[in-house]
Amino acid sequence: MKKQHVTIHDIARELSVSASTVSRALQNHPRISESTRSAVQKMADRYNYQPNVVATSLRSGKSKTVGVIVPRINRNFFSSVIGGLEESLAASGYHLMICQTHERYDNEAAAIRTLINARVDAIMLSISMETKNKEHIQELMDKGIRLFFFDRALEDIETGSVVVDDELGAYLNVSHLLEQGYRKIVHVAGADHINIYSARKKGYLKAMSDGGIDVHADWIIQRPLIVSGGESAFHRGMKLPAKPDAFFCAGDYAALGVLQAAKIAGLNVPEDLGITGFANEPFTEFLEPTLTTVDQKGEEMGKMVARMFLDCEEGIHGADGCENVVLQPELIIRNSSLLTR
Amino acid sequence: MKKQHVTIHDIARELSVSASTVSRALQNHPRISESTRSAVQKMADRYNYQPNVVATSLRSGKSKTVGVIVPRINRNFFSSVIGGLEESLAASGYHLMICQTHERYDNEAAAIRTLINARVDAIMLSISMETKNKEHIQELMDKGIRLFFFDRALEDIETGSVVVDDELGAYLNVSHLLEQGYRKIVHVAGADHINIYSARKKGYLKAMSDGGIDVHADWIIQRPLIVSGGESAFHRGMKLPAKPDAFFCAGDYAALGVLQAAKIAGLNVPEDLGITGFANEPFTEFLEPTLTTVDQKGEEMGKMVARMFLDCEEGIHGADGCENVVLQPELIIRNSSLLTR
DNA sequence: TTGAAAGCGCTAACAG
DNA sequence: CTGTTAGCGCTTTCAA
Repeated sequence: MKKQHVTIHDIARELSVSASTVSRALQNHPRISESTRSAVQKMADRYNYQPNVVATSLRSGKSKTVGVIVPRINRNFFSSVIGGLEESLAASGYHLMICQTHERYDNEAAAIRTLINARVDAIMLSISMETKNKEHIQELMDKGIRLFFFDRALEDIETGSVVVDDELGAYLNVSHLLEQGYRKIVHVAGADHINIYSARKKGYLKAMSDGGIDVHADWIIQRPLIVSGGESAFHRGMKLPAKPDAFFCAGDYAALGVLQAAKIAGLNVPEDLGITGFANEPFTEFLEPTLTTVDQKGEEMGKMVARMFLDCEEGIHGADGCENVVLQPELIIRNSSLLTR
Repeated sequence: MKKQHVTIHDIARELSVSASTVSRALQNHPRISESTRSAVQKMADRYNYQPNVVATSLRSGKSKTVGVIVPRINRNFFSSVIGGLEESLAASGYHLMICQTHERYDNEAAAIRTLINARVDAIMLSISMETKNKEHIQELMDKGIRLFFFDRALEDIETGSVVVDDELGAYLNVSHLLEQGYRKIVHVAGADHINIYSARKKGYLKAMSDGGIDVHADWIIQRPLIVSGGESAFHRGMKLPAKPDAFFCAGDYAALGVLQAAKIAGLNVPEDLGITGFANEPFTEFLEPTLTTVDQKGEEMGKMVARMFLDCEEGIHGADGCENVVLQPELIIRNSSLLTR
């Protein structure tokens, strides 16, 4: 009972014309008579003809599909980016093929392989924590598949990217703490080889230096940016000779860990201890106190990458797909760092 | 400088054999000599041959791709489901093509169209709020493309589905409130035509009835399940002749709205007012007090749908792709409803 | 303005 | 065991 897919040949046969005529009519080719054009159109509608994009892809070598590789889909920031990407690309008839790396290099390499095989027109990549080299990316370049980085990029690869200015975000964040009167500000840092975390550290150092504060090496505590990492960092920090009066965490979950540990230790936030995070995870606005953090503009980032790709796909002048866009992050000031009201 | 994609013909030419021999060698066809097999394999490795899946799809009529349609990617529950789906399907060599409806029927119909054109092997669908009819689905059935519902399903469509037992979840939730001594429990309900919301209401009614409590019609307050909906429901509820002592909300955001409004009104939660939600959004465990809610097993759901599809794809006995799996939800008891400790 | 034919890369039936 | 051939559905010369 299942009607098979209708092809241009079915329509051609029905109208006693050739398949090429149908093809031309359907794409409004200039050299086709209006009468046949409308006849074909009518028949196509009647049979509810849907072109087989697989065939079109094979013929044209373009799949109208874009591959997206993220550490995890189920992370607010990444799903926001994907949401933005999808919205923009769908409007131009592109599809999304999605892979997760779970922060593993092997998965990332496999995903790239997979997406090459699927003949995607471009790959949007946010590299995994484990990724340190770029061998797996070389092949993309060789095959002429466009690559765009978002959020987490590898250095010295000449390709398009959209990131937020993590250094600025951290700078604004820490400057705000200084403005509030905090002085001994500890930084809970992420892994150094990831560009975003080293940038956040840089922003922290710059703000402190601009504020005339000497940062001891042990004020920077590197931990996994999860709740337990934050807790651990809190306890480590509280053992320092000069007790910190604030924690700037490179991630919101770590900030949450610090907050919880601080409460258990009987400290009042923000009076006894200021705490700020980074990422603007949805939960941060519901904490008590609400958490000061930095918004990374996920959806905007997705839309921007999409735009970049579409621009060079459509041959917009000047678009070579190698721009490096830096979005302005937004400091969201909330109660966890607000002394002066 | 870009190396083109290597095809079996390139390898065939290099080895002076035919393309079909290469094809057979590569898929370990039984009737092929070991010597040519290994020679082909070696050459394929050397050239880093990657089969063109587009060509394979065209030939076989199967794309090894599954379409996923959700209201929004950027919603914790849905991205969890997608995460689970991706993990299971990737392991079997399937890809995911993702569309969002933003809760609009038109977008849903367009997405289905798109995915049919892309010749996906199946579609996993969680219907939009607006969707009330099933015309757009009919075509899928006609074309023999498998359809699976997850979480939000349309009634009387004979196809596979995985949902959580929303009625049970609500029943457990409300029974727990009753056990804690709450009696006048108001239900903040969602739109009635969505199966999950009507099921939650049913569970509420059943629990109340089993608890020997008469539910007044005005104890059920239908609102959009967002923060402002919860606030509005709180104020409405508090104006009832018999003041409620608890709110069971069909969604966590609505519960958050109730919680915030209750705090502003000077009520203590859970002492003066019990509050429970539904969905186990990540923020619920960080609220003060932490929110009692129901976990919907998103990732598990994704894996289950994937399994269902893979089973009938692989022709596992008894798998016809029309099972209706109902997962057990899990009541997460937290402080917003816990009087007896 | 239209048709015939070739080919995108792969596989499978058929024939040696 | 291997080669030849045809065809998946579409587009695009080339020729009429």
